[in-house]
Amino acid sequence: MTANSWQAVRAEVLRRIRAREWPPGEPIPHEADLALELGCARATVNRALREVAESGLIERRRRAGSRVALHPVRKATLDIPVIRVEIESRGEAYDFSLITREETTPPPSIRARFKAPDARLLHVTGLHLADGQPHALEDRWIDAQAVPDTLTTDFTRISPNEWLVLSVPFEGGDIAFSATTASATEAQALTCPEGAPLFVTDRTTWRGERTLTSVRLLFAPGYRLHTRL
Amino acid sequence: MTANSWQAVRAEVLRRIRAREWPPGEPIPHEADLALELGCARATVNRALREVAESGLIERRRRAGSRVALHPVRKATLDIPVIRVEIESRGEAYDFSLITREETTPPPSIRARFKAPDARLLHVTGLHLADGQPHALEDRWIDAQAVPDTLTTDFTRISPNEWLVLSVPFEGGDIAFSATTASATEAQALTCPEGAPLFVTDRTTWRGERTLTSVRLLFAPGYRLHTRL
DNA sequence: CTCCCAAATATGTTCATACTTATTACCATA
DNA sequence: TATGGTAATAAGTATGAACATATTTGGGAG
Repeated sequence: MTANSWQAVRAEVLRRIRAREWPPGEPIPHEADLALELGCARATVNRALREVAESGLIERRRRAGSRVALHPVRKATLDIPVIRVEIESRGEAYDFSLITREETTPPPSIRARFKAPDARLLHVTGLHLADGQPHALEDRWIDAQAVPDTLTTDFTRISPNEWLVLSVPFEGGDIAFSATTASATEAQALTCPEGAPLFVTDRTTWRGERTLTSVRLLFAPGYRLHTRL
Repeated sequence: MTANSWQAVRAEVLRRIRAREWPPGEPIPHEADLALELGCARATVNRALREVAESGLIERRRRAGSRVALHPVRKATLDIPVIRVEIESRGEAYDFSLITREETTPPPSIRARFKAPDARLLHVTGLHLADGQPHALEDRWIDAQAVPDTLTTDFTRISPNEWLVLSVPFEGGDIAFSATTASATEAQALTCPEGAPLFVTDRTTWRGERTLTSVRLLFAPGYRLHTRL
């Protein structure tokens, strides 16, 4: 970060944007000009501007040049760790308790997430505990044909959450966050009042054309997902 | 993306990780060796590995080399647009309705977020509408000393959300997502039943040592925050 | 045997240069 | 006046070489 590091260039660019020396919507100087002005190589300016663009503050297009974003869409990065790691990193004891495990016909809403109509689905539910307290209720469906060893794995020893992350390479996924209220059975599992507000994450991961697994996590009341920008 | 682009190198690295040619926890070849093997410059390998590391799949340390992450902490990127833009990009008509606006003494929980004890805080609440339907209830506090023109801006013409993004440069912020249930007044504003589950985002943004604004957004039932990984 | 310092080393960064590619602007043609 | 092709341009990428920096390793001093 001494004189002409890319971080220094980025800092200077951010300063000019914040100071309105480069107002929103206006084009900024070309990479080559900036390199000349700041006394560094164009590659260094490129690296810096690329980072700024990734944060959403400037927009870049070939030939057209770079301009300060008019409506900056801020990008926040969420860390999505394995639940056991998340709990243990807070210094709490982790435990998992399997509730149900059955190979069964899924409701249409679940079925729709698995494009393969022949998929044999395993349904697993369980509770993640932190220091003995309920932390999250996991409700998961796994495509047993797409995921080897699904039917022979003992989920009382390892949570499906962790087992899948360790043993099944995936290519991508969708995540959605929402809110719901605890049903009677959910309230009992999470030891909270019926109707309590619960934070929900729904995640579906796939490899190639095949959906591997789809999971709903209900977090105990008070859970907050936190990040910075 | 032809032969030896950094994207091609990244694809090959991802393939080897997924195929378990490079198992979790194991070190991977050095940049120089990979460059030689794949027939490209070390800088190209560096670029590719840096991207893979940013996604959380490998861990890199100087002198120690790179290794496949044992517990990959997946990184998901959230887009946080101005609410008006979010709604209009879905093709819906946006409107904002100011509910209250007063300079008043904040409760201690809010006060704690503004480090400056002398801060004069403006409290603004309003409703964001999509196609006439309630979308989100905004409850915001603004430090009038840190943010110029706070007291003279007409928030019936522009929402504080958008005004702040456009006119106040900030350096960073905290965001937390959680769930709550609608109180009586919240239910009335959002035209939903009392006790309905609401998705909440709490955001505090700052510049230097000064907290600029702190906002709580209550989204109408059914709202989902969506991303991919 | 333990502790600390120095050498070795892998990643991190900068640079000049050259080439690639998307996009715009301009001009000629219909 | 439209339209389509083409040249100009700015970002994107690749490369080899050099230097910077964080860690580890190993050896020497105590």
